[in-house]
Amino acid sequence: MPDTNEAYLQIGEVAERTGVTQRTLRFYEEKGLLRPPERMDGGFRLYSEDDVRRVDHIRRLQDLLGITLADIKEMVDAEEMLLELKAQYRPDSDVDEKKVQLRKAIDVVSRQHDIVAQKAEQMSEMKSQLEERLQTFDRWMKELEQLERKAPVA
Amino acid sequence: MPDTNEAYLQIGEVAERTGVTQRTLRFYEEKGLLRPPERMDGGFRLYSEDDVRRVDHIRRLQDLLGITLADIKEMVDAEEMLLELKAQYRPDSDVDEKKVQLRKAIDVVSRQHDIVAQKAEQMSEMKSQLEERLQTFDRWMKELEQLERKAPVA
DNA sequence: TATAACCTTGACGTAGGGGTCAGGCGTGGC
DNA sequence: GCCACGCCTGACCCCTACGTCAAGGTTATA
Repeated sequence: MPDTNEAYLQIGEVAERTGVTQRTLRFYEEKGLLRPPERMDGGFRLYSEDDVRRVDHIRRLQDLLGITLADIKEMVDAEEMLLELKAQYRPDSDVDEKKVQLRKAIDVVSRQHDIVAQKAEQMSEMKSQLEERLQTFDRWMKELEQLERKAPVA
Repeated sequence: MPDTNEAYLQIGEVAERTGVTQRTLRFYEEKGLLRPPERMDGGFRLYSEDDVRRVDHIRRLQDLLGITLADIKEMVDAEEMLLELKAQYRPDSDVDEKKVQLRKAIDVVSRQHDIVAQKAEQMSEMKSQLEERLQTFDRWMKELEQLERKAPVA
């Protein structure tokens, strides 16, 4: 059993809180999207609050970007790397090594940013188009109502 | 053979221009996303420029919104309806009927708009987060370079 | 200590979105 | 009229992202 006082969660609770099924949680683990959680002596999985956040994050990416889990894995892996980097940041040995890692991190996040930026732009473009269209419809509707007032139903 | 002088395209050309495979074009037709095109006497499909635009549109929706083809079908069907409405607009018979259709169209487009607007917002939020992160990295990188200047490599 | 509620792995099933033949016609240039 | 090339349908295959049992072990409560 983990020694911490942090509240550990069983798979059912995580499923409920994140809105995914237990199957999905095991599936994400299998695919490497979630690091294998601690286990109780009997083998039950024990998740942390971090894991919950992670699942939420994965779902948001899936929903928003509509990309594959493989791509999402790349992203979350990169973010994992960043956390490690951050953790090792103070003991300032091996500056060159850290620069290399930081470069990698910047590259990854830059790519993410570009993808998101591009989609965001296209998305607002589409939004504008839809708004224009709605205005057109409103105009039409008003015209139809004018017509009706001038020539009421027989 | 269609009587028009509009340039008709065979499936291979459409595939090339839209960047999808012939199989995909037939698949979209099968699923009702593309109305069945004209045929030559021998059975070859003849697409119009409109069809090309339609395919591009479908792809954009797929890419951007990450929704199913069934959902996309709803959207493009709605848009088709609008075009018809537009075409019949002048011969102003049956105003009530048209109002009903227009209402439906407005509903559909409103829903589309809401979805897109929500995603657009979440997307720019994510974009900002990534930009913040990149700035943090830049700061870190600069700090590392400072460190190096103060204590050059042994 | 028994029982309900929860969890385990394993295996098979499925919907969506196509890819990839195979076997057979259509079409256009010489 | 022949040849190369393009297109036709049908059938089966594949990957992704899970869903759905089945058979059995674990945990908490009475």
